[in-house]
Amino acid sequence: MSEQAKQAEGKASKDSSALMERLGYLLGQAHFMHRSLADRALRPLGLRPKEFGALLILVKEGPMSQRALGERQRVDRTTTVAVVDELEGEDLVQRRPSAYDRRAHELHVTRKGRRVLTKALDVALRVEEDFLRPLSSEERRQFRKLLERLISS
Amino acid sequence: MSEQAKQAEGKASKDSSALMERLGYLLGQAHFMHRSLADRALRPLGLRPKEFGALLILVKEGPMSQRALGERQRVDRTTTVAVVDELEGEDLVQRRPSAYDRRAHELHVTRKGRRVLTKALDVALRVEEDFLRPLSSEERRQFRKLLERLISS
DNA sequence: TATTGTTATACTCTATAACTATA
DNA sequence: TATAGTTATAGAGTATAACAATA
Repeated sequence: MSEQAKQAEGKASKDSSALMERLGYLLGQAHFMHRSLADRALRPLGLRPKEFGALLILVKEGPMSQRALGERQRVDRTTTVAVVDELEGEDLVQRRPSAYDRRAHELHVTRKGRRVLTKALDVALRVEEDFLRPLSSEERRQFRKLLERLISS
Repeated sequence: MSEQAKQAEGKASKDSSALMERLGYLLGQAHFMHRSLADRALRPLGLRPKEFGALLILVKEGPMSQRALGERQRVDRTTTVAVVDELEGEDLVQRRPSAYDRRAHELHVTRKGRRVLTKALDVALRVEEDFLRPLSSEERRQFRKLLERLISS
């Protein structure tokens, strides 16, 4: 078992104060902890985080090309191929020929895809709540707002 | 160039609101952005983030075994071997036989290591400031405090 | 010429397994 | 038996390069 996995289960020793003062460490640990929870919670649904994100974007924003999806997720187009392969393999998404550009595929979420996303979204929201538990409601809102501003600027 | 690298340079399209509401995405992007800045800033000093962290811990907390260092950093002992190999190869850290346990090494930071750390710490602080620029001083303190509570609990 | 999607390949990071030498 | 460190190896994740079809 990895050291980080141990810590995610609360078996870790106390944090080093030297590192606790470094923003990179704080961000890295927070990201790792949340992703560990999310990975475990989404696995029963057969979704990895990137696949969950892709499904979410396609449902919320409608059909789009792989290129467009990749831009939304900020991943390379070769990564998008793998993500879409997975989703199509589980019949959550279909590649359809684009009417406007015969090079491109239009990605459509299947009915099964929508059902799975509904469950996954539910799971994801519980994970977020779980992760944010140490904070009050007001602090949670604040934390999200600060994060959004940091990554939007 | 990767999509995330583009966005780190401000060339990205607007964020997807569907993802901006997901905590995992916010944490992942924040972590990635900060690490990109830190990687680039520390590279001229020949340090990767993990090596910087190791040096920092050893200087602030004194000599310790590789096992102890690994626990502090929350990485596997095989990862620690690689980190220490790097640091020793650049003469920033020395492995010395432990007086108490002949299996173990005691890790000592060299004079050069201290000099490099001083510079690296300076660089790291500037990166943090740069990353946190969108927030006011009070908000920066708040953000750190919230992060610390999230990962300490 | 440039772009969409694809494949093959490579790179980074980190872990697991097996080992040596101690404890 | 268990632990510190090491090596060899493997896996996840994601990128680069080269290519076919199309713009």
